[in-house]
Amino acid sequence: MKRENRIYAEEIKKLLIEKGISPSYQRIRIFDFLTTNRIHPSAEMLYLQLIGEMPTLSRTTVYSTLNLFADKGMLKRIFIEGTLVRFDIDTSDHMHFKCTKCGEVFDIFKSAKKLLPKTEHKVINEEVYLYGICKNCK
Amino acid sequence: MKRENRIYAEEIKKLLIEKGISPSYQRIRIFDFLTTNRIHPSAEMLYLQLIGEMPTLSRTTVYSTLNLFADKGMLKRIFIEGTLVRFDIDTSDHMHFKCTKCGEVFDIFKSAKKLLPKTEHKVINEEVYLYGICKNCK
DNA sequence: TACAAGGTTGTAATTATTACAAAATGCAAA
DNA sequence: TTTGCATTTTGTAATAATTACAACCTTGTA
Ligand SMILES: [Mn+2]
Ligand SMILES: [Mn+2]
Ligand SMILES: [Zn+2]
Ligand SMILES: [Zn+2]
Repeated sequence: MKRENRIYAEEIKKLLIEKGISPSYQRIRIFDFLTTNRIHPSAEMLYLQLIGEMPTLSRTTVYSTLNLFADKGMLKRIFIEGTLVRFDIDTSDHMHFKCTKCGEVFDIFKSAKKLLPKTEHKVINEEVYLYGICKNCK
Repeated sequence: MKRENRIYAEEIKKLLIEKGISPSYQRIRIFDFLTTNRIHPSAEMLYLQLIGEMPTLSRTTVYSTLNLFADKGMLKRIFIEGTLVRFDIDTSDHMHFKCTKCGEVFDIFKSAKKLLPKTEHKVINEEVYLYGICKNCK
């Protein structure tokens, strides 16, 4: 496990460098969390998870790292909560479902692009949010 | 115009009473604005529009009225801005398009319901947001 | 006229996020 | 090695949208 992690960290390091991002410890750990835990976390959720193992981590680092990744196209911002921003490591076209009972966010891997109608406007980006009761809660 | 307005106000009054809402002057004016100007305003946008003609209006009244209307099912909250809440007097199923150039929000009157896929979850509510360049800006 | 219920107002508090400057870190030249 | 510089991290302060709250107004009724 430890060895695996170290190898994995090397891969993340390579990937960050490719994107022109210097691979600091904090950035690697944040990226690692996002790939390992596909929970579409907010900055605060991520901070609370990591602070246990990284006692000096600051919220500012989490926010700035997430924004950096998003601006480099490595993350997607999703707004399924209404106001608060959550982040998705999977930048492919897909929809999201949020259970209003347990709060969990699920991926729905169907491209909305093909389903949605043509309009007189030029559509560049599409976001589809579904709400209801998840398979576990019903 | 003046006479029309007065008649119109009476209709709004009736409608509010039907919904169990006492038809105060502020509530009538806010409802009037929402039906007359279909711009999906935020609380702040609405406040700035009305404060000119209603100098004593407070933001708190705007927020609480919009929330009251929304909770009674007379308005829909829409989150096309990411961070800030906008309100839609049209509670029917339809999608929204936001122009990233001029900022205007357009309705797209196609029911998403029929287009979107079935899932293993029970979907109760659906929101579709499209972003791009509007017909006026391109 | 007096009272009670509900509505409005202004201010303070809260929440999520960004701005900013000081401290820490990493790296490369001397 | 040390020194110096650029970058990153950190903590705190500022901002923006929204909600909480208490005092003040209105309105309808006895
Ligand atoms: Mn996703
Ligand atoms: Mn609409
Ligand atoms: Zn659930
Ligand atoms: Zn436009």
